[in-house]
Amino acid sequence: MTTPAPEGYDPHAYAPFAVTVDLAVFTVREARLHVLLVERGQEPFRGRWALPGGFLLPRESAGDAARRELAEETGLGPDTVGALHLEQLRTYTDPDRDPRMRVVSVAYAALLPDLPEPRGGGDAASARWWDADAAGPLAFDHDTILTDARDRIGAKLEYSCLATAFCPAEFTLGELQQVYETVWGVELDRPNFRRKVLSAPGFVQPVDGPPRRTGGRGKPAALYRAGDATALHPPLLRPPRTDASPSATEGHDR
Amino acid sequence: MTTPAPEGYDPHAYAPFAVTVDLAVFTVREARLHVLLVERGQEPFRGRWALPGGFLLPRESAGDAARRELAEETGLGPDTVGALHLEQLRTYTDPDRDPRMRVVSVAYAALLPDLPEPRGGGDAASARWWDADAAGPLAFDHDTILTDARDRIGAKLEYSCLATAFCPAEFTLGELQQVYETVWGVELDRPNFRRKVLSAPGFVQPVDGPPRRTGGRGKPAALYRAGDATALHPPLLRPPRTDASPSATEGHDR
DNA sequence: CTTCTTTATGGTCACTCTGACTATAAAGGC
DNA sequence: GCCTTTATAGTCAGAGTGACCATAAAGAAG
Repeated sequence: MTTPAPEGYDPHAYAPFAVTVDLAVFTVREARLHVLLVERGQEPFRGRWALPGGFLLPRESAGDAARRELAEETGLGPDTVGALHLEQLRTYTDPDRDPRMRVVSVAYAALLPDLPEPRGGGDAASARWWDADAAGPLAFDHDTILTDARDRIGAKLEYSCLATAFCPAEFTLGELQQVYETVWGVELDRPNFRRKVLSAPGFVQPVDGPPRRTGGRGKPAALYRAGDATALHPPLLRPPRTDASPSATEGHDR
Repeated sequence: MTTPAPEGYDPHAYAPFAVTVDLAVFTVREARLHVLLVERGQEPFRGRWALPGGFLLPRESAGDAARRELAEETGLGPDTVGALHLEQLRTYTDPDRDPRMRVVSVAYAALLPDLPEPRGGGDAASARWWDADAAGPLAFDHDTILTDARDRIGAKLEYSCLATAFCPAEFTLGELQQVYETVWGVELDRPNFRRKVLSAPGFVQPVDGPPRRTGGRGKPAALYRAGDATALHPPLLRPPRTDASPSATEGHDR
């Protein structure tokens, strides 16, 4: 803002940048973290998989662009997309990250419950859920973005109520625990997890009515829905690494 | 990345964006949080104060641009600027945030020890430290950026070793505590603070040699320097709000 | 129908961490 | 010398946590 722009502020003089959004859309399916990817139909990286995303429209904020792209890729209605949690991760600005031209990309993360296969119109023709561990190598610097997104999501589960975004409207504590175990890649003690979740004010609220059977086996579990809290007090801390546990990367980023 | 760009990838067709960096540079001076601001010498917002920043050069990453601008505004040497911690906050993309043209801005936060008044060359002619509570209203959306930056810094002090970035190379635990108290706007119990800092591995390491007097009064304090850890285990949690405590805004953002 | 397995739920107990507090040491001001 | 100020050491009760054990309620197997 300090560098003087030229008289008349010709955008083309100081604006040789394209701006895109890239989306890391996650879900938990069959106890595995999955991410939504699209297959590129053109160069560069033709045939490689990439995070969904696209260019900002001239009078559109990055958040709006992210919601628009998400609706296009998933086929979800505007109401659904408008309500869900979109988190801006960070912005990637390496001059060589796109071989065509100078592109800076604002990355977002989104969390969805397990949905049927995405079959929206438009760009979503080649969209697919991938096991997050089996994804890659991706186009552009999307491997980096994906790793950063996983780190951030894992960290956010500790001190926010974000985990419920992976669950349907009504869920059992077992399903919620599965989210934590899948994202963190650890096993948690069930009674302790239960105690902490129920003692955190506003995290979940019980649903009255008869319990539901999850898969048929075992005692039916009580149903809960997401509470109105957004932060988690006290936080649900990840167990410290035991060295031999599998993980994507190191590095705290909350 | 999905939206097809036109043949030849003409940047001017899909790239009507200017990209800037804005810096929230903080220091703790006389028990108050201070932020580095520059006075605008031209429209829009002529005469208003703003966060330092500027346009990205054609082959420059946002991080490099932030370091370049920081060096220009503070007059610090490239070695100093290259070593210090620059944290990307988030990117601001509201279409109307700059009345001249479409500008997206990548915001960074930087933490400095208390330095003499900035008197660098170039743009820094009008740079000044401001009490962060007394700053504003600022140009553009910089009030928002400043608030977001303060929130993020406050949150990061909890689980990272970032606080030492506010201190000179050698510091006393009292000075470190002052950083926490100033950023959080609370008073902390001295023995408890001491116990936690010393029990966190790698946070600080003692300096051998004679103790230093801080201001002359009281018993001389032992000197420490920053340890090699980057994350703080266990975290140093902020005391819960007592309602009547002063604060900029709500909202967790770690 | 009985038994086994599976999942949900309730509870105990020792250990750690925390906040609040008291006490002592070492400097300067008067 | 005495007071004030700051640093440092230690105590103690309560909260939170991890590692358990126990019981309830379902389906599966015999």
